[in-house]
Order: sequence, then C-alpha cells, then structure tokens
Amino acid sequence: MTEVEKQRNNNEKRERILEGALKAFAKKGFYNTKVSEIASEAGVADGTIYLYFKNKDDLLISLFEDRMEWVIERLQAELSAVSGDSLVKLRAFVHLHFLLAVENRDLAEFITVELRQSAKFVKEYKNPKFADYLRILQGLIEQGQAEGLIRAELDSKLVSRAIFGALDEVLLQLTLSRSAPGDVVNESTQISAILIDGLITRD
Amino acid sequence: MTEVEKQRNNNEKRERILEGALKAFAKKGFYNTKVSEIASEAGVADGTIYLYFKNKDDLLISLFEDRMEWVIERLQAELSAVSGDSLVKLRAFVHLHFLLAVENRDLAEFITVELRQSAKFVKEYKNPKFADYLRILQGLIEQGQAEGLIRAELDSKLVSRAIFGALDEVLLQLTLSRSAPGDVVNESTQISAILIDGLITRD
Amino acid sequence: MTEVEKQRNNNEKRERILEGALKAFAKKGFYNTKVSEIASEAGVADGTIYLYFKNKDDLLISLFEDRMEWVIERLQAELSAVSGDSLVKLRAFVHLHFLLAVENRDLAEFITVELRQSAKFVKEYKNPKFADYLRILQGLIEQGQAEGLIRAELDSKLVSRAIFGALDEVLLQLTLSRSAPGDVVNESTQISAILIDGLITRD
Amino acid sequence: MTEVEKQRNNNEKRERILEGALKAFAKKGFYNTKVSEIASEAGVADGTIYLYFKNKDDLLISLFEDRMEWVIERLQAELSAVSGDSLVKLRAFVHLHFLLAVENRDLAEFITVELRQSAKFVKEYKNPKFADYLRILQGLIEQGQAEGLIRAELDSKLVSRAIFGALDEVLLQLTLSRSAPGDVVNESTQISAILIDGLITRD
DNA sequence: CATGAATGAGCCTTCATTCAT
DNA sequence: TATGAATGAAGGCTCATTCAT
Repeated sequence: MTEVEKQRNNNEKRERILEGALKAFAKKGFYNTKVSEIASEAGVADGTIYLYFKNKDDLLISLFEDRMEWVIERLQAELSAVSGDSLVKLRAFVHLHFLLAVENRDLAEFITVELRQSAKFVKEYKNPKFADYLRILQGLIEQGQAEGLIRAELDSKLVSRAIFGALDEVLLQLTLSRSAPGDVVNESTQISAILIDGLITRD
Repeated sequence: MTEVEKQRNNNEKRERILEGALKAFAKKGFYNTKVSEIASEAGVADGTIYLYFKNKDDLLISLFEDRMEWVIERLQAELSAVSGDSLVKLRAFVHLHFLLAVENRDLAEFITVELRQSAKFVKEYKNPKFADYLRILQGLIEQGQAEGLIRAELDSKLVSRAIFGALDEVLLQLTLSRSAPGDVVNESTQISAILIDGLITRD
Repeated sequence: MTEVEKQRNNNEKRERILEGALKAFAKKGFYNTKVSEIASEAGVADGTIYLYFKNKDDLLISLFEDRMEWVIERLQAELSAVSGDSLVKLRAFVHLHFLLAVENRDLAEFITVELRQSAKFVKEYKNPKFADYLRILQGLIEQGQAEGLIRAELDSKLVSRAIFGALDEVLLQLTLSRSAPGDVVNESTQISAILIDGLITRD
Repeated sequence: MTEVEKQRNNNEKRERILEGALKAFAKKGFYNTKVSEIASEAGVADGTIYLYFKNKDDLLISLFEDRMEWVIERLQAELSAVSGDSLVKLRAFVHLHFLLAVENRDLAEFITVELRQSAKFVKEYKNPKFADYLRILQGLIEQGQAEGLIRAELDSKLVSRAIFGALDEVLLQLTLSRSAPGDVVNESTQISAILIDGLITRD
C-alpha cells in the first residue's frame, strides 16, 4: 500500500467512525450511546476509535467540526450560485437549510438535539464552526441592510440568531415526527414569508 | 402534626427536591448531574428522592411538568390582563417569555438546554405541558387570523413553532453569555418587530 | 444501631477490606490483583471499596500505613519490656522482626515484595510509617554508640538500612520457600551473631 | 549482507530492545511501562519486539538473564584478579557490587526494585542467574570457613542472603535518593567493616 | 525480517437505585 | 417517612498482542 493509499484508508476509517457516531447519536443521543455501539456501527473494534479520537467527547466535537464544515461548504457553494438581491439569497438560505436537513436526516437530528448540550457542557468547546454558520446568515442580513432592503435598526446578530432558532425548531419538529420530506417546500416558503414580510396582513 | 401540615410538609420537601434538581440541571445538565448532588442541594438524603419520584427520569419529567404548569399559569394570567387585539397580545407574549426567563434564570437555562433531549430520549414522554405552551401561542396566531390581522394562509402550528424557536434560541444565547438582563426589552421589541412586520424596509 | 455501633461496624468493614487486600496482594501482588478480587475476598461489593478508599492506590497506601502502625506498636511494646543494654535490645529487635513475620505470613509477603515498588512508583508516597520503623532501629544503634557498645565511627543510618536489608532479604527467602516457621529462632540467632559481633567495640 | 552481519544486526536489535526496556523499567517499573514505550525507546516498531521476545514477561526475564550474566562475568573477572584470602575477596565483592551499581545506574534501579516481584509473580521463573550470583557470594563464605577465617557454625546460604540483602537495601536507598556516587567508597567500607568483623573467627 | 494499525479482552471506577434500620 | 451505606451493573478506556502488508 502506498503512502497515498494508506492516508486514504485512514481517512476512510475515520469517516466510518464519524458516520457510525452520527447514526448512533441521532438515534439515541450522545449520553445514551455507548462507544462500543459506535464501533459496532462503524464496523471497527472499540479500541480503534481511540486511534482516531482522544475520547468520546472528542468524537462528538470532531463530528460537529467535520459535518458543519461540510454543511458550510455546500451552503456557500449553493448560495454563490444564487443571483439576486439579499432577500432572494435569504429565501435561498432558508430553503437550503431545510433541504440539507432533509437530505441528511441523521445529521439534522444530531445537530438539532445535541448542539445545545455540547455548547454548554462539553468543556471548553466553543463550537467555532457553528459560529461560522451563523456568520453567513448574519452576513446576508447585513448585506440586506446595506442594500436598503432590510431595516437598518435591527441588530443583525440578534436577527440571525432568531432566524436560526426558527429554522432549527421547525426542523426539530420535522425530524421528531419523521414526517415525509415533501412538505419542506411549503414550510420553507412560509418561514421565508414570515421572516421577510412579517405576520401581518397587508392591504 | 395534622394531616394538612403533613401534606404541606411533604409538598415542601418535594418542592425542595425539584428546586435542587432545577439548580443542578441548569448548571451541569441532566446527564452530568448526580442524584446525590440533587439530594445534597435539596438538603435531603439520596434515598428520600425515591420516595417522591420513581427515578431520575421521572424527576426530570416532573420538573418539566411542574415548572411549565407554573409558567403557563403566569402567562395566562398576565395575558388575560392585556387588552387589545391579537397583535398587542403577541407582543405581550414575546415580552413575557423573555421576562419570565430573566426572572427565573435557572429555569430558562434548564428548559432551553434540556427540553430537546428529554423530548427525544426520555422514553415515552411527550411533554404535554410544553404542548400546552405552544398551543397558547398558536391560539394567539389563530385569533389574529380570525381578526384578519394575521395572514390566513399561514399554518398556525408552523408559525407558533417558528416563533418559539426564535425566542428560545435568542434566550439560549442570552443565558449562555450570562449577559445582563437589561437588554431584554430591546431584544423583545426587535423580535416582535421582525415577527409582526417582517425584515423588509417599508416606505 | 447507635452511633458507636455504626462506627464499629464501619471500622470492621474497612478492616475486612484491608485484610482482603492484604491476602490478595500477598498472593498475587498489587498489579495482578483485581479490585473485584479484593471485594470478593472481603465479602463486600466492588463499589463498597470506594466508600472507604479513594482508589486502588489509596488502598495500597492505607494498607501500608495501617499495618506498619500496628507492627511498630507491637515492636515498641515488646522492646520496652526488654531489659538490658542496647545489644540485648538489638537481638530482641531481630528476633521480633522474624517472629512478627512468621506470625503474620501474609503481611510479611506483602511488605517484602511490595514495599520497594510502592516507594518508587506510587506517586508522591513517601511511606512515613516505614521510615518510623527504620528510625527505631537507628535509635537502637545510636543508643549502643552512646553506651560505648557500638563503634562510634559507623553511620547509624547506613547501618540500620543494612540491617533491615539483611533481615528483609532473609525473610523474603523464608516466605518464598514457605518453609516451616520453626527455623526462625536459628535464623534470628545467626543474623544477630553476625551483626552484633561485627558492631561491638574492641578493647 | 553476510550471515555474520545479519546475526550481528539481529543481536544489535535485540540488545537495543533490552537496553530500551532496562531504561524504561528503571524509570517507571515493569507494570507501568508500556511495550510501545520500550519500542519507542529502542527505536523499533512495537511488533518487532515480538520477533525477539515471546511477550512482555519474557522480555523481563531475558533482561534479568542477560544483565545478570554480564554482571557475573565482570564480577568473576575482577574477583579472580584479586589476590588474598577470602576476607580480602569478600571486601572486594562488596566494593564491586556497589561499583557496578554506580556505573550502571539503570541496571541497579531495575534489579533492586523488580527482582522481588519477578521472582514471585512471573510464573515459573526461578531466576537462575540471580542464584548464580548468590552462589559466588556463598562460595566466598565457604572458602573463608575452609580457611578458618569465617566461623564454621554459620549457615553459608543464610549468610550470603543476609549480605546480599544488606547491600541491596543500601543500594536501593542510594538509587532512590539519587545521591552522588562519591560516597560509594565510604559506604562499601562501612558495610564491609560491619560484615567482616562480625564474621571472622576469634582467637 | 520489520512494521504499526487494528484488535478486543479486561479492569477500574461511577452512580442510580435499594433496603435495613 | 427518612436515612445513607451498600450494591453491582455498566461503560469508557488501555494496552499487550497479532497479522496483513
């Protein structure tokens, strides 16, 4: 096996472990998942996990890092393909958020449920990748304000938090009820409508 | 000791345990909190907890039930004192949500972080009290739609979820950063503004 | 159960664990002994051990402390009953050393084999009780020097070490071969003969 | 590579592993030393160790065998160069014991601490090389008895044990305190003085 | 022969829960 | 009811050993 092949093999094993962890965490939650279950899911021995991750906490953190990075890359790639003003992009963002979640059910379940715990209780972990995600959203808001399309008096940080919260909670419900992914377009449209135009009736 | 005094004594002890659990869960999370820590916080023996609660899961559920019930009562009392149309009430709801959280910091930390886990992993628990809370919000939306103030085409259930999500996420950030409670008015106002009027600039 | 009885009960349990550990360590050595084996030997549950000792290391250290203390007490009691000059006392010391070992076979096996390891590798443990033991011996030497019976030019600390080493090694052989305890008098006498006649001042 | 070179290469690798093990065992003890640490110290892969030794126990035993053999060779070489009666040789033996230890600090630390454990717990290992070492000492005693210089009534086996114990314990203290090797002459002289003057026949 | 990634048996320790008092 | 000492199942992690390359 050449060095290149070895590296690929290693990455494949690491990825298998991450995928096994994702599946297990999504189904039973971090604290209810045994390391041995992850190993079994990944098709490796228990000890092998510790060749790639320092401990169970590190596995959780690495999973966040890795998957959020992937999400952000996809999001930015798709967003950059969207032409239009910031409102158009915001609608696209909302849509993509749901779309990615529906396409990656385990990931969505994992993040909606575990993100908060880990942010608070996994020691010294500040979840920088999640911050990056929020920053993209915040960037869109600020772009809208610069374009004069979004009200300048709003705190862009607060707004991005609120939007993420709305999306996240709706998604949580979606994953909990394990409803068909068909409604996503409807839900995405409605959320965008509320956010952009508000709840009130216009004449 | 009369029967009445006994009952009160029991309720007091039960309440002490719940309060201890709340404090501990808020600080360290459900899974990182030991039953013995709760007992110590409550000033009772470890075994005593099992006279009032079936097990640790039951304690978590009971805490949700009890505190959500209290929240709902306060919310309904305050809301019923608000005169005005549904939009006024919605603004009041948002404001009260934040206010209650700021006044009950531990409770807010507990709910924002533990609600999702418990909903998903504590077996067979559907969190009916939280459903009640959402239903109040949903009721306000539907009232607004009936009054013609809120767009009829919106799914009231979806909307209430989204609103709760927005509030919850902002609150989470607030409690995580342990910022001063002074900004709550500002935050509440901004969130209401977005929800009701939307993000876009009006002329 | 009264407080006094409780205390006694606790001490009994602690003692049972120490005795179980002693037996197990003597037979298989510290590193080859499982905590569960100690528990089983002591007739308690595994977890019970951790109510009385911080961890396995602490159990080892506590065992040293406790048993050495007992040995020192017995030694001092017996020595104080010996009337005669320092050479008589030294002979008594040697004799007692062997006698105690023969009467407490497990203890002897434990100390001869584990003392060195623990002194070196159990972190930050300086084995003060063993130092006390050596100091008694050193005291006898110095008394002999003061009385003019033992050569003044000898380093009392070095001498006490050497004597202890001689006794300890002979004892080790004794316990390893599990020979009958009958020879102890002979061995003790020979060792004393070698030591004493080498120590005395010449005219 | 010729057969001879191969053999030398193998022996060199085997020796490197032994040396690595010695260093590691001296510093952390047998049970606290990982095979991987030995491999790293020796500059070989973990698996390589198992090409030269059956397992970790075998490595320990082989280390004893190898180093004791070397010690015995040196000792005998030096002793055979000593001319004089058995008492002169005994003094030389004591001196050499300390000298070798000071010149091979790791070896001294290793033997003083690990010899007893291994003798007792490494299954079915009787440490023949150590027995050889003792036999040299015993031979000197018996020679002295034959020459009429050492009291005939003493058990030469017991005496050799006692002498070894005295030397070993003093050495242990020396290595534990990591004192300067300068005192060795003094210590050696004192120990010899005690031992010899106690052993000789009186006129 | 040499490598070192992979294995998985094994063990210390924790902690929710029980129960004799 | 209340206690808290005792329990023992369970799980994270280590590390000696193996084996495909």
